Amino acid sequence: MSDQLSQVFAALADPTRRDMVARLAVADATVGELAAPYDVSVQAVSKHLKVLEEAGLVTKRREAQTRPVHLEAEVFDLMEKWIERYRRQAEQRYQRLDAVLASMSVDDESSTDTRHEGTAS
Amino acid sequence: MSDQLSQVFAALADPTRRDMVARLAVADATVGELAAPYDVSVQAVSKHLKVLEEAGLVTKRREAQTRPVHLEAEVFDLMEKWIERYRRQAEQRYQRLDAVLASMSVDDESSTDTRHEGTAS
DNA sequence: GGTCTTCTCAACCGAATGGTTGAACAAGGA
DNA sequence: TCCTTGTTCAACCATTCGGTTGAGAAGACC
Repeated sequence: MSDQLSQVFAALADPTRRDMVARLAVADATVGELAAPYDVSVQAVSKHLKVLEEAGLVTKRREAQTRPVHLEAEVFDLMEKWIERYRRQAEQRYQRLDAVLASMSVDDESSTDTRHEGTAS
Repeated sequence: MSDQLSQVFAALADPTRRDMVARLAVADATVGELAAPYDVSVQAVSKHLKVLEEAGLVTKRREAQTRPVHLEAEVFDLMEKWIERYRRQAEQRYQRLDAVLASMSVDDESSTDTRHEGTAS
């Protein structure tokens, strides 16, 4: 997989990990604190954190025996940029389509070579 | 998994699927057209499309023997809402922290009970 | 030095994922 | 009707994933 965007999306595809991110948005928390609400082992939570960490979504620092986890919100930008780019493209398509429909009575049928936009849902 | 947000994130965690979404943002395309650029079987692409479809990211209509695929960009909102919510929370945390730091000379050390914000990376 | 706490590593397990091939189905063209 | 094209379904395979348990590593506390 390797590329960061894939890792970030994959990391957030798990509800437990999303919940951890949600809680980390409020405040940093240690691995133990993060694990508390879930009824899985601390090791499982540690694995989840590793996934989040490798995706660049969180960092850990060390503080005595504990490892407080910190949310790195900048990574969100990566996703938002990707999403916005294609959302915008899709929206422009609609606007173009609207313009075309407005400027002609729908009667022409094919041979425009761009095809399948005409009946798009 | 079942919840849509998880399905959407999981669907976009795959580079091939993201690429298909990118292409569908430009124009609808049939399964065969979508499969062409990749050196995997058409069946594999069909599976990818099923994942995107179950996540609500695309729909297929039927047109003769072909199944033109259409991007449903509204689903992006779901992700963006989630991302924005927690990004905003995280940002507010920084602002709060900045305010606190501004209003006092950093000398106090603990006992504030909110902990681990002080040394956060 | 022992011991308790916090966390990670390693090995294992079952289920899901991404790929394959082969067969079927559906619709247009000979 | 038969054939070809476009797509999906079914079975299989290797890898990854999310979970487990057990054993260690690293600090604090006695």
